[in-house]
Amino acid sequence: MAPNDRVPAHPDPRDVPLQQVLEALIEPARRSIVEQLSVGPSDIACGGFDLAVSKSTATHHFRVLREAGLIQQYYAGTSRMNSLRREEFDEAFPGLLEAVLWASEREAGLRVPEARP
Amino acid sequence: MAPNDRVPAHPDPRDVPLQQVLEALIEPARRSIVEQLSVGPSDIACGGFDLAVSKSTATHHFRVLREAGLIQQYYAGTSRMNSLRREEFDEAFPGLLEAVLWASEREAGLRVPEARP
DNA sequence: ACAGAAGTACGATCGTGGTCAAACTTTGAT
DNA sequence: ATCAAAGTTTGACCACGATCGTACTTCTGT
Repeated sequence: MAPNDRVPAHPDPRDVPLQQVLEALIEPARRSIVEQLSVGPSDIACGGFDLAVSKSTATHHFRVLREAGLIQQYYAGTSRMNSLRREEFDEAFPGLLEAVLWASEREAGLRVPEARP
Repeated sequence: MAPNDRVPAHPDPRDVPLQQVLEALIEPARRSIVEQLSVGPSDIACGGFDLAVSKSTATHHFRVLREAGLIQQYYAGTSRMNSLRREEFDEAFPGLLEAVLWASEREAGLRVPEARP
């Protein structure tokens, strides 16, 4: 059978403007999604995230992240699975995700995540 | 004589939330200011920037950057000088400015600014 | 075949932020 | 003293994005 075409095409992160990436990362709920993907299991269903928004809003956030080249989505049954496109994104925006995640973790824990020269 | 107190206090970048930093960097005009400061002379008057906005809007942008801990401001006559707080900011948000400036330069020139491992 | 689960699509609302013009302040020069 | 330059402040406007509810679609069990 043909691959499930319910999920639109994923752009190459190299083709995504910096502006769009920042707009994706500036929303706290979306940043939380990226953080959860970076520390938890590599594939998480939309419903498996800890988010304080409605389903329709969550759908919106996942789409913004996908179109920014940050996450990969595919269906498993009725569930839509999400994973971080870490390597591809890092090639297009070196250091950006690491810097954001580091700052985020520092803020969350009120401590320095790990020594940085 | 007492130091010119026309310029409000500058926050320590360590005390600025990541959210506020991203909000400062997401606006293209503000990012342009940071870019111009990162490549040009270290101190530039408000009027010395290449910006396509009115003076009052520019004032707004400079304030947002200052309150995000990104720039330092002081008066020289009627001119308000601006400089990038590179070291202090980098300590608080390691790699963030570099990543943003790198991506910005790559986009502007449609080429890779410099090799990155 | 049907019901429920998991998301999506579509409008509508609402807050926030970028923008400008106008009036004001401070400084330096004439 | 006065004037112009350089910013600031204030108030208003406006566009866009986050949010939600409702209706709809697609898949899995039973």
